[in-house]
Amino acid sequence: MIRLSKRTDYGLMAIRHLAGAPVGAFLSAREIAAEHRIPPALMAKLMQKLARKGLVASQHGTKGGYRIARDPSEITLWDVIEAIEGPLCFIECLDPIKGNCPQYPTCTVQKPLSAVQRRIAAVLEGTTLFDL
Amino acid sequence: MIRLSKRTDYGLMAIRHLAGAPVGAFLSAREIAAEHRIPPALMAKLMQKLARKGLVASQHGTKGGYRIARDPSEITLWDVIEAIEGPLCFIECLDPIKGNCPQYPTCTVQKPLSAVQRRIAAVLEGTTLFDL
DNA sequence: TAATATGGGACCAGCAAGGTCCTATATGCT
DNA sequence: AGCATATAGGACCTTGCTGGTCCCATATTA
Repeated sequence: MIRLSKRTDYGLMAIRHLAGAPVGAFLSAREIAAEHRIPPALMAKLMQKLARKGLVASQHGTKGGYRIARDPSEITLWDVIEAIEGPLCFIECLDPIKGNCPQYPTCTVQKPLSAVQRRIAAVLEGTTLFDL
Repeated sequence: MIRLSKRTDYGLMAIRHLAGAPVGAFLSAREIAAEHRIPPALMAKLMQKLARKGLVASQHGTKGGYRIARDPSEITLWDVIEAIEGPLCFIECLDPIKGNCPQYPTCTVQKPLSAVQRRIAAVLEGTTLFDL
């Protein structure tokens, strides 16, 4: 299925929320979750993923939370997807992790589909948080 | 996850195989499956879906099977995906079947993402079997 | 030192994807 | 007529991922 996971959807809402917050201010995962009716525990997990990829900066302790780490025009849709869902592989053949697909010797669609994948990736990389 | 299902992948191999077969000839699902090392029972199911959408024509009985129903340049990647996976919805919000998402009132990403969906759909509709 | 924040692992239920099996029906061949 | 072989289609099973929760460690502030 070609669909963004709910996790990614939530992540986009959150990071977009941070993009609209006062500069420098930290917002807690709980606050963001409440604002968008997202399960708080899940939101916390997603923020961690975004933080690990350097899309948002985090701060421990009371008054802590998250704030955006780059300019919204420097964060692409692709960045968020990759941070939450991992690298995109349009077909399993192109997945470097799980290799050896049984159809490989006679696979006639692999190469053209990888071209399609590049075109879709270009769309996602061309869409920044600013565009939302 | 943004990935074509294996079913769709198989379907593409099959219909591309039919596109290269002698005009008018029927190939059985079992033949196609053997050629590409695809489970025969599964291949049969996928061919049924392609047939129901009118992408391939079917013939019962001995010497029966499937053949392509249109010119390869008239069959898009999108056609095959839709035939096998059903209509594409980039995010759940845009799915007409399962409506009422709890984030709806405060959802800030729905509209821009539907634009992204359109752009991706355009890529898939712009890629025909001929291009493979 | 209590309260509150993130970091991160373990865990769970539900569902869809991948795949099999069985039966009914249509067609060609002997 | 009757058998072999093809599609049509429903029921079913298993496995892995998705969405989501819980718990504990660590960091920071009041």
